[in-house]
Amino acid sequence: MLDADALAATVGRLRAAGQRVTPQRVLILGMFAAGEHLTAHEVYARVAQVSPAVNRSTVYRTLERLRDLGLLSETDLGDAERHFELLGDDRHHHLVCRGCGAMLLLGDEFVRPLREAARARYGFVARIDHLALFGLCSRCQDTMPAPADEDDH
Amino acid sequence: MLDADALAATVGRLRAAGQRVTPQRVLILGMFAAGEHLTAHEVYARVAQVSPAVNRSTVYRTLERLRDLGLLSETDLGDAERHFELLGDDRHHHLVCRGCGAMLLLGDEFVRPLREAARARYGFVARIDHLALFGLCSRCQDTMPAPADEDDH
DNA sequence: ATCTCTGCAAACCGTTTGCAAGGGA
DNA sequence: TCCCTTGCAAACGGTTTGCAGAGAT
Repeated sequence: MLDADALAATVGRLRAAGQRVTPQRVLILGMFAAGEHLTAHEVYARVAQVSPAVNRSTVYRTLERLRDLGLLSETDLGDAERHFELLGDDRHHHLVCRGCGAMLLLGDEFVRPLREAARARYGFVARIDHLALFGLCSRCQDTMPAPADEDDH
Repeated sequence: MLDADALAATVGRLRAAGQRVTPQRVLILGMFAAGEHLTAHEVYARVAQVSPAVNRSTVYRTLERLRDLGLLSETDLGDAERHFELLGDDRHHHLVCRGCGAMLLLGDEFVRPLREAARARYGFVARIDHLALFGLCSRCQDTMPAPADEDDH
């Protein structure tokens, strides 16, 4: 769970954006501990434990809204679900192994040039908040012959 | 449609990878014109026009297989569908505007350092074949000043 | 008082599954 | 012959929809 100070700050950002501060929204934001990814499904499940009256649609709609406002990041991790994370000042990204599912960390310093290129070239403001890049980790390159072998020839 | 030579070459890569060359697979590959994105749904629809007997599952299974073999790229373009594209030697990527849906082109030279960092740091072989980065194009930045705006959509 | 936000419940729809028959190599 | 691939058809499951009423400001 998000601690009280961090929650208050985030709620402040909500209000500052001209959004209504409803109990549902505060509850949903409160589910996020810093650095933890949650799927929409997981958020709904956790919220339901505390307050069963909160509806599924509200959770989905709120997550999307919070993402658009820049309070959450949304990431496609390769499964069919939507992953959300609290968006602080520390950006990080992931390398996702298609062989074993392992997730490795990739610092934002590698991604920053991309953001800058997009802006320089097109004036495009890229929201690269939490990138997921797919491939094969060092261990699975040996285990899974097909793709790697072809590329090496 | 893919021209005959390009199709033959791609089929050759299929065979070289030790995969069976079935009429369905050739048909599916043939649907891709160079540089064109197709969703799984679209591929199925086009295949069905030519050969209605080909099953939906076959299309989905084949696309996934071709992707794993490195013949196709798969990209999440922000809608809930899977987008595929023929994978030649020319890698390119996209900036997708969340405001108007515009897609801008981003050359692979900006992405290459990422691939190299992943390999150097973790020995991870990143398959960054066709990246989609989200954000706001120059025009939409004015139309919707992101975190301060209180509209809906 | 205004107008956003929420609850409701069914529907959506792209995708996946298990298994037996088919057919490349 | 071997066993990889396909067809079949139902089901899956995360997400979305439209609308009326509740509630934040």
